[in-house]
Amino acid sequence: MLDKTFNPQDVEKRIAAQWQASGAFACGNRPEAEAFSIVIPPPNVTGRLHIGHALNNSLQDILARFERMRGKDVLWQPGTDHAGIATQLIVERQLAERQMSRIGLGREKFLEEVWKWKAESGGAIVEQQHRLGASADWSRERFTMDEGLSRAVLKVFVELYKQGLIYKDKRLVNWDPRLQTAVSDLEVESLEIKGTLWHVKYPIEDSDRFITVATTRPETMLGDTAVAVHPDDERYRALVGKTAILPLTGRPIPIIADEYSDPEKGTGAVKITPGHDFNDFEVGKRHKLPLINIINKDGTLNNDVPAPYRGLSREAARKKIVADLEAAGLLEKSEPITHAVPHDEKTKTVVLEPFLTEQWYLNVQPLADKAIAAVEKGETKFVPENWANVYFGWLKNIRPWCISRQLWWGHQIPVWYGPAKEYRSSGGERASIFAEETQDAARKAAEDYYGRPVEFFSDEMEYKRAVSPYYQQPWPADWRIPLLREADVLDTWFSSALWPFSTLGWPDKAAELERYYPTNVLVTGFDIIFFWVARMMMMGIHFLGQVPFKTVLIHNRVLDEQGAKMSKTKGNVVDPITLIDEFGADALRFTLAQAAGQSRDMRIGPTRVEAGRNFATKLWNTSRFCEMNGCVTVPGFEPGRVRETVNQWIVAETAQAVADVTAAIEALRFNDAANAAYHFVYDIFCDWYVEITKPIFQSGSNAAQAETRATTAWARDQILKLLHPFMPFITEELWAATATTPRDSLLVVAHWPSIKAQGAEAASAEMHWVIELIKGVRSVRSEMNVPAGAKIPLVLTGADMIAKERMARNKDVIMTLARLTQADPADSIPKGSAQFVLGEAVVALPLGDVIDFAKERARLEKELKKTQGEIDRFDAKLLNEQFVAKAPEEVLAEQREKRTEAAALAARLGDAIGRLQN
RNA sequence: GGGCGGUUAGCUCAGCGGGAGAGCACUACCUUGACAUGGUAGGGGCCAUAGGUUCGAUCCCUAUACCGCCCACCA
Repeated sequence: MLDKTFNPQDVEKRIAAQWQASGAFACGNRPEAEAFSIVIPPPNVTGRLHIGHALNNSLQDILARFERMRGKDVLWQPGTDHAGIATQLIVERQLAERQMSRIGLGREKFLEEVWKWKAESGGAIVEQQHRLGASADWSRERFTMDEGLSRAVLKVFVELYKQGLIYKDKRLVNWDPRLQTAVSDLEVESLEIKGTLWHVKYPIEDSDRFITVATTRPETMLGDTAVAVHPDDERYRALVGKTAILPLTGRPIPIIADEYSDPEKGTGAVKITPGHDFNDFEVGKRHKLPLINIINKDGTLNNDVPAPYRGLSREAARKKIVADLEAAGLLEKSEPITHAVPHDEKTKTVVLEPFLTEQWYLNVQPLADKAIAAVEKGETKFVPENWANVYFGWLKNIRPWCISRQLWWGHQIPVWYGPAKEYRSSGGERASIFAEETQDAARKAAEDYYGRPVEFFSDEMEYKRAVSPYYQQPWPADWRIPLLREADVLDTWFSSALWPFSTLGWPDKAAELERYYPTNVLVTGFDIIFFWVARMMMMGIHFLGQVPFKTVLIHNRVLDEQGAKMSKTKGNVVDPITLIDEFGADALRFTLAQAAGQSRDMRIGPTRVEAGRNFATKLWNTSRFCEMNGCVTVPGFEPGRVRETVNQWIVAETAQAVADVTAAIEALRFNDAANAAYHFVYDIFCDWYVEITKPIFQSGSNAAQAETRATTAWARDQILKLLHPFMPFITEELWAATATTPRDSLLVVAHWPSIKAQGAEAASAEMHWVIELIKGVRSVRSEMNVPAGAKIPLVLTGADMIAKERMARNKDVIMTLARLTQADPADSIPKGSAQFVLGEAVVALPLGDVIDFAKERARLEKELKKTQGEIDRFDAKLLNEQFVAKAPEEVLAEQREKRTEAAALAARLGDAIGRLQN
């Protein structure tokens, strides 16, 4: 006997263990079946599951379970990402708490610490995915820094390098002065900041005049190498070609004409700081201006600025410079301004600095072209389609991708540097580059190149010591050429971009690659279309010659119940595990699926999940009802052969529900699928079928009871199957608990239903009639304030044979559900009856003294008025010549039919009101 | 500045050319032998505004307003 309520906590763990033990999630055990594959967007290995993950994983799991039940060989590939910056940051913070530092430890020891942290916390998010019920093939779990995946990364890097697509370049990058690493354009977030616009007067050489520039960053003026004005700007025309004296430094800088200068902005004259501004960098290139770098890697001012400012932070320098300018009388004015300032996208606190460094770049242009073409040709489809525009928009304006990071945690770039082969050449100590997948390969390449043995160095200082004595000199005969390993690591997204094939065994010729690539669906959020989706497309096409996935499903973004973006700082993060603890994983999953509509966002919070929990309870209890009435699955039951009308009807309804849910999941419309299942279970099975079968179980014939028991059990089984992708735990539990003999298999590998129901039209019509009758009686009872416990008589008048037969056949049901003392046909309507119209017939409820005539008249008149309004509307249409002439035939016929029905209803209502007066 | 979404019941959202829907909330009644994490019956909407297309517009088009997001933008 089932417990009175479902206790998720007790059940979930046990069921999860059963699934694991059964091996049901493993791919490859259906070699003859069609393959279906999904790769999970790998979460940060040391992170925690948030509600967005829960949605993302739930949708993937629905697909995986659905296709598995449909007999496919499903691979849902799980794994985690090393998340370079985020993880390194956490470990550095932990070290700081122990009064230690990354630099103090050194690279090797520090990485040991990170691996330790990964081991400690790395299981958590996977454990949370298990809590959710994710049916991924956990035996194939991967990590972006696994041996195999790392090999893929190295191979991709080396190939792209040898193809000339990866190169080193010295240009401005977005620099994070706290982490002291470059970040890519995508990792920059512009935030509106209240600042000040200072107008600074630059004296003009050999004159007593000034040119005034406006700036929000006065500290960068120490790196100015020009002042630019627009060539057409009359105000400044005379000054072009003259020289300004940069205040505080006394350095002369030219006044140049460049169209970059916008006469509308600021004063129309703009200071040019090529070393610290992207636009100025371009201006500097055009005018061959010198470039002065004035800051250190940590953001403090360097020794190329006047002594008083050296070592100051950017903020302190700004203050001091403003004060000094003011003291010198060179500050014309200052005004408050709100302007966009680049911040690092992760913490949103650190102001990024355009900074001149040498970095590794990937020229993605040729890859992007192919990625664009693939979507244009439909090889990959976005769902909803409009997200393709976002994808195109970015790829069509793509810029080289800065792939190097000055971090330690990540894939160290497989490049070794050596000294110039011609020692007299002035190439410095890192003149030769060997990009190879392994150190051995690098050794070989270098030894071939130099014709000498080499020696590896990982520390730059040691390397320099080894190499520096031999600049500009012949190398000693026994000298081993020092090779220095590139210290930088790759952007985390570089390895993520390979995920769809690196997890399948590439670069080896793996059978999995053959079978599961391209994957079927990528399920992800729109926030990583650029970061991840586009890059996977590029890498997949480039290295495999095929797109990595056929469909990209972009799902909603999850907001809190107030519609606010969730963030740790706001403290409005909804923890999915808390929701699972409170309401159960099934409740959360079902709620997420129901909310996964076509809009861009969804709002999720406890109240919605509570509704999901209530649905689980309903499912549990209706199963309990089945159990209490001895409804046990009958082997070989044939739904097409049931004889009882109500059973024929529920078979047809079940078939409809199966068709609806199936079509919706296929179309990736999860909300439609969940709602179709919900509607069938709640509004059809529980509300009507179960209620209608109660009288049968009490007083039906043996044959009817037996058939109804079998049909009920069958329908319940179909429900469990239909709901299993959404609510796997409770359905699996019920699947076992409702069986008296062991099931053939776990529900997770049961066959998805496919039902052919034909010839049930008559049964369906009859049941709809019965339901309408019962609803009609209930409605009248309620409006007439008939006590819920009181039983009343019913007579059916004006009914045709069909209606009379319907009532006779379903008398028990009608009397029970409508709480009647009798339900019989009659020739006339008894006095003192409340009435309502049902099809051709009038249903009368002789309430005698109970009836409130005024109330009954009001009720009928309201109904009549409503009907009359409808008739008027139909008439307006049908009398409109244009409508009659132009509307399609079927619409016309439909409107006429509806008008006739309404008129008939009105006539009967009129009669009923007339009789009331007697 | 460029682009993309949204505006439908108190709230959250479906619907997207032929009579306005769901869940939650609300009201009334009901401890009826599956279920109060429940049942029954209800109330509640000029489908943002203004034009247009159409026999017919919540739905298509064009503007407007408001809300939100993305990209570009540090004078």
